[in-house]
Amino acid sequence: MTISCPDPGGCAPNCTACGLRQSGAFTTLAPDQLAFIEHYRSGVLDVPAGGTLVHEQHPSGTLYTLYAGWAFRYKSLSDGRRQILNFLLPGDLIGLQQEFGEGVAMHGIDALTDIRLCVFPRAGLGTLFGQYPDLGYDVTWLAAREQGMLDDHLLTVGRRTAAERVAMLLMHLYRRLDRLGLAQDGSVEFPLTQQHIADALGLSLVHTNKTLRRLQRLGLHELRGGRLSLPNPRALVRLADYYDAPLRRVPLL
Amino acid sequence: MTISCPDPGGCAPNCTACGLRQSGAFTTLAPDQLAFIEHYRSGVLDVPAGGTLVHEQHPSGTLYTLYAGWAFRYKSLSDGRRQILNFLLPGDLIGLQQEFGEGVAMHGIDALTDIRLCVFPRAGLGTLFGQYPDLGYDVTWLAAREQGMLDDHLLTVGRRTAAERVAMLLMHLYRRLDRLGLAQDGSVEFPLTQQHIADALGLSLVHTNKTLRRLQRLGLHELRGGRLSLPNPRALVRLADYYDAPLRRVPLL
DNA sequence: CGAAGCCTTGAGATTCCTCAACCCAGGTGG
DNA sequence: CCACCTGGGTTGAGGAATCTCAAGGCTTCG
Repeated sequence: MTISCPDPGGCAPNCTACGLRQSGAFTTLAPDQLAFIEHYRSGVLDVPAGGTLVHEQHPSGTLYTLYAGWAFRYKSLSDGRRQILNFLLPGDLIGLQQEFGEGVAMHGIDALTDIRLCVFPRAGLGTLFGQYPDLGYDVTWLAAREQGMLDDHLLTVGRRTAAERVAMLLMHLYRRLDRLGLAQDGSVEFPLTQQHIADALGLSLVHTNKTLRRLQRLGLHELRGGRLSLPNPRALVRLADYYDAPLRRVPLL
Repeated sequence: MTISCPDPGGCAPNCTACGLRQSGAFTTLAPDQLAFIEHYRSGVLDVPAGGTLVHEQHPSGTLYTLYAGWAFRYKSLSDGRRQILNFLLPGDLIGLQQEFGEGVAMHGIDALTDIRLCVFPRAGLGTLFGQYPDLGYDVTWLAAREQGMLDDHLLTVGRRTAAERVAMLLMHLYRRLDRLGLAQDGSVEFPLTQQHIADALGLSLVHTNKTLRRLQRLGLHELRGGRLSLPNPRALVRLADYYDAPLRRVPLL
């Protein structure tokens, strides 16, 4: 992990010029709010693919906004069984997921690709709530939104069959990526291994593989060269009994 | 559902005298904060056991604090499969669980026992964040805490065996109730039917029954007359690989 | 007394898991 | 250049966990 900014284009000196913020997926902020956020941000952090951002059971007193790349949040049992809780994509706020202020993280966060994050010290959060209540509200809104995604995921893992779970996950990720403008020619980058998919869906690796192949043979998805495309999204939606509110602009810290 | 206050003792005229708040499970607030909350509260709502507080897919523009009784949050698939997302106990803040402000609830909430709630119109939330940033922070903290519980639950449903899931749920609920001072002589009220347990744990009713009986025969729990006792909590904790931070005082709106 | 809701149990079917191979591509060191 | 290793992905076979179907019991309530 390094705190640096090798790529000036990807790590603008001010949040006004933030590449993410201009993507159209996020709400716009008043200039003074932007200025505050820029001042609040204490730095930029890079974590290489496969690296760990937050260790399970270790102290973590920091908030991050994921600027680029994929990560995932997980919990494990002591015998090694692992459950992926959710996937983190650009724009996601990281660090609201537990009784914060405690210091002990109840989950781990690993980078799936090389990632870059904006770092916000937890100590400044009080100031944020005090001076910029609208931003405080946004933070709460983001927490509630993430909870909504967890709700969906819980329904998936608890009540959907293996095929439905896979369909759900593929649709869900595709939609989020598309919303961020990360879809090109009907396909998106897809850095997950089948083990990740299995751990996210509460399935074994082998069964995940077989389910994936089956859906592929049915023409419901194509997964090649680290890219995913969904030739028949309608069928996937039907299979998964997928329902989701239309995606909307979202606050960005 | 009625908006009334038949029981003056249970529904104090001011929040200072709130029975819940005095239980020792909650953080204390400054007098002006209390006064604001009391003013913000628009009324009291009773829902009988089995009633629905929030309909899946219906608009809901209200926040509640559960004052007394049990409720649960759930989502369903169109063929009727249901997943219980979490159980709501006195002190829990209700209504942060989705992209709020949207109006459409993505989950349902049913009362498990007769319940009483304090009602807070969503419109006042901006004022709360603006004038009492500490309360805004508390709201966010509560959202994060609930998310932590969802994380645990997801691990349970995704990666634990049936017996481990049951052990986990019983321990979890017992601890929360005990923290609220609702345990008497080593037992707590337990209004769940086996169908609720099954729907919470992602199991079938039949398998839930068999698992429950097995654990009972092993002396891990007793469930009679609507009360639950755990004669051997250690064994339950070991079985479930249960780990949880010690329960602490929690904000109360 | 009948009906409804919940709990219980058995039997057989199904899904999903574990174990065990094997393949393929990419990287590394001799 | 090649032998080897590693990290994925793929497949088959057998076993375990869980599900569905079916039936019956108990209690409560009208």
